[in-house]
Amino acid sequence: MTSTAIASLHRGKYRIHTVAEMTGVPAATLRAWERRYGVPVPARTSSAYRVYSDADIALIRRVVELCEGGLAPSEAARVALEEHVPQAHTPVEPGDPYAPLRESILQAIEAFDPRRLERELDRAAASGPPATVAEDVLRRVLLEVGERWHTGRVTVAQEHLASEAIGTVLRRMLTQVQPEGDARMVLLAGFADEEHEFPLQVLAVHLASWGLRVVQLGVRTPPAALRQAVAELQPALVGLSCTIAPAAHRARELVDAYADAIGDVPWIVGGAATSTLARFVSGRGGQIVEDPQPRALRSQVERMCSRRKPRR
Amino acid sequence: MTSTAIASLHRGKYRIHTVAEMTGVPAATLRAWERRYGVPVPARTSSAYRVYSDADIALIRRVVELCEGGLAPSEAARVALEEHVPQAHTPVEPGDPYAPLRESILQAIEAFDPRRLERELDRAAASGPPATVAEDVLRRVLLEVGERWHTGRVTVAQEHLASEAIGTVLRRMLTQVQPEGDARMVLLAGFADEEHEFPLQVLAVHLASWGLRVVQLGVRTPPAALRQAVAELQPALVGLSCTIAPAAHRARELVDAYADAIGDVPWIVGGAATSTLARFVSGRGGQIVEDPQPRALRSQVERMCSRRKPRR
DNA sequence: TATCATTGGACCAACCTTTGACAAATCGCG
DNA sequence: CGCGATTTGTCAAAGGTTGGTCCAATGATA
Repeated sequence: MTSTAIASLHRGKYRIHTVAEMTGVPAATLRAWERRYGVPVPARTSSAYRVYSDADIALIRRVVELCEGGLAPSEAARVALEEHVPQAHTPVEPGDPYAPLRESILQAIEAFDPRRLERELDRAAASGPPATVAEDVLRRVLLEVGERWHTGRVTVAQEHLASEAIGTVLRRMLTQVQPEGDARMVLLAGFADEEHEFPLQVLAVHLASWGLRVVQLGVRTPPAALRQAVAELQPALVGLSCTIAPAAHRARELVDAYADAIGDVPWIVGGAATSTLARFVSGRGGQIVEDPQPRALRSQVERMCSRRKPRR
Repeated sequence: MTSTAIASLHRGKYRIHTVAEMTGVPAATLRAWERRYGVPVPARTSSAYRVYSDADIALIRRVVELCEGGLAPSEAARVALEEHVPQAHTPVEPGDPYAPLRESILQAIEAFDPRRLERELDRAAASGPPATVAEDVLRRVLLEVGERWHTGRVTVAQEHLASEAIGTVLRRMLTQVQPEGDARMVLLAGFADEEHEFPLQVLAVHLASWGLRVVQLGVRTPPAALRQAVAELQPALVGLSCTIAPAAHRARELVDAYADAIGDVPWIVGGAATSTLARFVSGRGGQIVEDPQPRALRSQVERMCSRRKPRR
């Protein structure tokens, strides 16, 4: 009657028996739905009484409707949740807006919950500019996973799971920011002994978001392969990544080989092992990228790219 | 009136009894049709309940219609399948509709043209059902690239380029076909020494397109990690891939370790090295998947998934 | 005090699963 | 026409899953 219409105008606060009456769903069933499917999860008073809002009631009504449409209660709950939840979430305080996002991703990893992990990663990917997300969320999550792995808090299985999921998201993000048309091209490759693909992928997202067309050769690219790629593609820049430092003599050898392969295209080297390589790299005209600050890196890259024109 | 509007809003997820009511076909008959003609093959929940989609129901209705038109059920099923499946049907010859697609991808690789390669791969990804594309285009392109690499016709650089691009497309396709809801789960992992990720990815697309939720642990998953993952996730099936055959004693060791890790969950092993492993695998209750015919594989997988309860 | 809430577990009917079987209907063919 | 062979709808048994409901002990509200 009219009382319900009026009640729906203000923010409703109904107790369970009232809700049962309004929706036709017995109170015991409401509790069971909450326990089993989380639909809905009403607020509580200080003494733990349930307090249903109008949104909660709408959700219940939707579930009832779906059930009448032939869905099993569990499915109906899932569908109704999916319909109602995707309301925009609030971006938070200025300090570190991505901290909660990282935290929930890490929680999903520790809980070994692939479904939740993918959901959180999707949420993260849509939560800001791809380069920022790659840098401030994914990269830092990966660092944290690495640390926790060292201390035994994260297992090999969890690390594999996280790697697969984050690798997929990173690749998707790269294709999303990859510029159209004939942008300047940057060629990315991992050192010959390199196993870690993530530094390369994160770098790729940055470069692409700065308007460079990224061509990935991936990890373990030998110098000869890089030489051919440089010759064929005439990139404006070459990016190398080296995470595990080779022994000194091998390092010099490798850097020389890569420098020869690259010729006179500007090149940068990043990754954890750069300090070992620094001398050799700058000796051959390469630039070390140690600063993980994207801003500094960007101007550096801009300068380098415009220094030379790809001929032909 | 609202009920039809609702039904068209969500993608239907009906249990068998509801479907029987909606179509007038008894549940037992629906199961028989599925068993005998594969029409339809609904998705499954993690507890192996059938979950029919609206498309499934349309298929059933079509079969009923044809039966009423005088066709024998087996014939009706065949016709209805043919009508429904190849929706974006290419009017091409029976031979190999994907040959030109493969050819243009291979040309892009040989021309070392990343842009064109990505364009061709996008075109391929949209040219048919993901599982078919993964199988008949991407897998075969990768095989061909491997062969051409052996004969020197494709260089390491080209191979790297192709791997990166195809890997990205495969991952994207997987996320596109990954089922929602609580489907039965399959855990995929590469052998400890495994380097090749593509067999796993192609298998993943197949399994996902059959309604299984794929969780990728990726290549080089050690037995201990797999053990933890199995314990945590309780998958309905575990898939392993081994492309490079280890030495016999190591092979036996490895297979034993994996079998122990998997426990009593059904498991399959695929990849080029299966012949070496076959004895050990079947000795430990695993199944070898040698036949790259997805049809045979599918029924095999279906049987294995439902053979044992996913409990504890 | 009488009424309503809370939790967690437990119950049980209804539903689902597979396997195997079986009889009626239909078909091919001598 | 009649006789095997195949097709096809239906069912039963044995066992797992789902989901509405109830209970007991306890606390809050009026």
